[in-house]
Amino acid sequence: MVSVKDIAARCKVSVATVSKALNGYSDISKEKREYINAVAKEMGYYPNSAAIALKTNRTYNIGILFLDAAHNGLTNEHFARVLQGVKEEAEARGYDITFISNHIGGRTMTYTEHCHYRGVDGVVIACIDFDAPEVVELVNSGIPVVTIDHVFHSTTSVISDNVKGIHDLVKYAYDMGHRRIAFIHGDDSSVSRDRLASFYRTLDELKVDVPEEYVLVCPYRDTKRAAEMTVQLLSCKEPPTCILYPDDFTAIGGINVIEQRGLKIPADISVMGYDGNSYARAMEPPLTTLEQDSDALGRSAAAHLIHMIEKPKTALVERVVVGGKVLVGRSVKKL
Amino acid sequence: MVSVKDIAARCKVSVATVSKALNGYSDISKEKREYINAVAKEMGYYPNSAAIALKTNRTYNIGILFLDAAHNGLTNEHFARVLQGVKEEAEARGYDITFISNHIGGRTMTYTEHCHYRGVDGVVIACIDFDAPEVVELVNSGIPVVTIDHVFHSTTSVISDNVKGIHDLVKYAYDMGHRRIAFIHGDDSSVSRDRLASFYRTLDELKVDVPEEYVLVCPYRDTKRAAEMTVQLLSCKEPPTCILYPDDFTAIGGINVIEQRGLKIPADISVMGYDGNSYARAMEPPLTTLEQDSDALGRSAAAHLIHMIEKPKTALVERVVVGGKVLVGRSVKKL
DNA sequence: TGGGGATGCGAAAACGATTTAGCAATTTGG
DNA sequence: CCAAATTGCTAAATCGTTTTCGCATCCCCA
Repeated sequence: MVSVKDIAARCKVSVATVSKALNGYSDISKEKREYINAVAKEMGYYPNSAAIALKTNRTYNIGILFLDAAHNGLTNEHFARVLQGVKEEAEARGYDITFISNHIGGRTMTYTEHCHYRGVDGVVIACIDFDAPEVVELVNSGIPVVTIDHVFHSTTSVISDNVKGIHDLVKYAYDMGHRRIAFIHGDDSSVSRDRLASFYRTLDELKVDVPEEYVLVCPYRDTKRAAEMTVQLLSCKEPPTCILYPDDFTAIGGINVIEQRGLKIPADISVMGYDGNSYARAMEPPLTTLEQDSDALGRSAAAHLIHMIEKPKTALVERVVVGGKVLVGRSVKKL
Repeated sequence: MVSVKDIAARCKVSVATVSKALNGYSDISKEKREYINAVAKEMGYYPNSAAIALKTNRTYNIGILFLDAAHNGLTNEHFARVLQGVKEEAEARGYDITFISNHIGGRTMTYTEHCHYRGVDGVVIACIDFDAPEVVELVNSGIPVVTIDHVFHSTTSVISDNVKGIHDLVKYAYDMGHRRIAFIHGDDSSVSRDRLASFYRTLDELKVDVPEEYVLVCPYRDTKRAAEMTVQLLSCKEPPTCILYPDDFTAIGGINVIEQRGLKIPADISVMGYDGNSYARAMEPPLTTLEQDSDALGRSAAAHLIHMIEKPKTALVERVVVGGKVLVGRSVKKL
């Protein structure tokens, strides 16, 4: 590998001069600067990131904290897109990304320790148990952090507009004539809480009554439980005309059991999902769902994080809200 | 951050001694070694990876080269699982992973340059155009490389057993009584070629004739094209009784158009997918498909790469084949 | 002509670790 | 009991950069 020393020798100047020329300092004459840069290019010079990191304490590397193995965050399309967004934005701004875990080799280390060890300039946290003490420790560690879909009071967060999302979805069903709308919501998290509250509030504003039996809970992506909940809804004295699922995937579970009972979607009952996954578009009938702008979520998180890193003085703690939109399929019937 | 220097000061020994104690060298007395390690732990010492990398030329970081943005490799469930496998195995062995791209910040750099810049110890290449000159350059760069699902003669590769996969799937259909089996295969790649050859060979062995019109091509994950191809198959003079799709996702496109025509799956026609994605299990009827052991693919790639890194002398160029298995759904009828 | 700014460049320290070579003290062996 | 071998430790160089400070040189103007 060619180093500044090699360039210095070839150009017959000092390494200091080379370094300054390469970094565009002003106390090097224009000619020398251009000459050195040309030679560097010709010699195929690339800086050694470890040396730079050691000297400057900046790695141009940002950590990404995603849910681990068992709960396979990566295979969830929404989060995969979020990650993709983070990656693209980071790369566009000159940063690489590295996964942060809580074990490396034999030893376990906390997320914070891992971040210090790798010297990441900042971390994006998503798709994880935000209440875990290790996560809290990281958030309070002084390392720049941006959280996705969870709000800590001390750090910038980028959140999908769950309130508006559910509102729009419910409003859509309402506008299609539905009054008996059920909501199977996801398990406990701030996202779920927002969605649930928005569900109640929207229907309240619309002066629509919500029987208690219309609101059920089901873990995300659990088609089996979703099927059970659907059965429960279908056997209500007054079954809903429209069911809203926690995500597109659970909707499949519901749809299956509905069709199994000889009911047609949307003729006999309407369903809606959440996320806007690719199979929601591909299935028949296409699922009406809320398309989250997952990519924007990731991009925005990366952009804000990098801003915090590069201009800490001007960075405020922000709540960035990213909107989604109703993706109209054919799973909701006009009443 | 606490450094070896701090520990040395506290223990009243030299930094060399601390370093050796920490790394378990034998020329430090047992007592001193233990004492130093205890102090290090108490002081919350973690090594500075940049310093180590600079000095030793080892980063304990492996690069991962995945398809870029537009073709969103990450949102493909199979590849997401592969990535997850790489990540887990790497972390278990003490390595972090970093994405490699061909642009960082404003400047573009080749994959090889990016790898040198970050100093990764090795690279896993997957889900990419293996014929691109930049990829070839990387493979020949001297950096340890393992490819997934593509064979270069000079490097170790881990491949999913596409030959056996298609064989098993076709054999399954055959055993279910099917003789008119169509195959819509993916677009050009070594994976597609293997699968196609295996399709022909298997039916040849089974003494089943394959009309030319039964073999069509469709890009992976393109439901629209899959639907068109399906229509084409249905309008054959002697339509197939079973259609094998390039992947689970395209199968959805086919299934839709089949049902749209009033045909029932599997009563009127049977279909099979490939991959074993989560929605293949969730849909109704569950799709019969070949479940690739995507996780094992990733783990194995990481394991072999790390072996090459740590014991280059003993590492041979290998072809590692990872098997899959037929995931029996209810989309194939017994004839 | 000479003092005071610019301007352009280089010497050297520093970042945090590893590693080589060597020195003292201790043990061993003849 | 002395030379040789072993043991336990340290000084110092080194990896590839950045950055501070100082030193010339040159220009300008009085």
